[in-house]
Amino acid sequence: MKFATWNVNSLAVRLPQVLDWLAANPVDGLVLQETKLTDDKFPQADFEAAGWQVQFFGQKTYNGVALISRSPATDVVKNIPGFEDPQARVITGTVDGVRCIGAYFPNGQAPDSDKFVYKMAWLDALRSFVAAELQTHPNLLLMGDFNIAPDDRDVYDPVAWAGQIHCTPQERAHFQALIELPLCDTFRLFEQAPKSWSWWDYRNLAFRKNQGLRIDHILASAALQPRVKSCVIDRAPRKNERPSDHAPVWVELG
DNA sequence: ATGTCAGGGGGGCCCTGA
Repeated sequence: MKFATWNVNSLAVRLPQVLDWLAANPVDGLVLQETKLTDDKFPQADFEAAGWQVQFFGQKTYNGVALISRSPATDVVKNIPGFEDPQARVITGTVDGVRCIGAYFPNGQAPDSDKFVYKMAWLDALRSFVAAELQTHPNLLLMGDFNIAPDDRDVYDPVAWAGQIHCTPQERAHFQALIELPLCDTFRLFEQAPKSWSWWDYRNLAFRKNQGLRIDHILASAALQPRVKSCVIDRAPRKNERPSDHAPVWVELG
C-alpha cells in the first residue's frame, strides 16, 4: 500500500497535475493541503470520474485539506475536536485499515508574531488529538505540510535559517514531542540523498539551485513502522509548468 | 536581491499570505 501527502497551493490551479500524478502514482490514499476551496467548489466529480473517493474540508482563500482514496474513507473527522479553529487544517479518515491524518500545520510567519503563538497552541492541540487517535487506531499515519524542518540537515542553509520560522527550537521541540508519542519520521528510516527537500521557494530560482527545506513529512505509528518499505520525495511535479512550491511525499507499506 | 505565486477586492492594481 502507498500513502502520500502533497501541498498543492490551490487545487483550482493544480487539479490537472494532481489527477496526472494520481494516474502515474496509484496510491491508496493522498492527503492534500492548501486546496484553498470552499466545499461547494471542491472538484468532487473530477476525482470520482477518475475512480477516486474524496473527503474534503475547506474555506475561502486560505488553507483547506482533502483526503483522496481508492477505498472510501471511514470515521472522518475534520479539524481537531475541542480546538475551536476557524481555519480548515486537518482531515482524518481510515483507509484500508490505516488511520490517515492529513494536516496543514500553521506557517507561523515569524517567531515574534501572533501567528507563531497560534502555531504553538495548534501544535499542542494536534499532539493531544494524535495521542488520542493512537489509543483507538494503532495503525496510524500523520502526513502533511508540517511547516517544520526537524533538523539542520533538512535545511539548505542552516546558518542563515537558524532561529528563523520553520527552524526555531520551539517548533523542533514540538516535532520531537510528536516523535515521542511515539511516531517515526519515515523518511529517516532509510538512507537518503543529502540535500533532500520537499519545498523550494518560488523566488530566487530556488528549485534550480536546489535551495529548499524538508517540511512535508509522513510519520508512522510504532505498529506501522515495521511495515514501512520506503519513503520518497517525488521532485518530478516541481518541474511541471506552473508547479506547486511543494513536492509530494509518499510512503510504501508492506 | 523581498528576484514568485495565488486569491480576492475592486476595479484593471494592490493587498495578504506563504
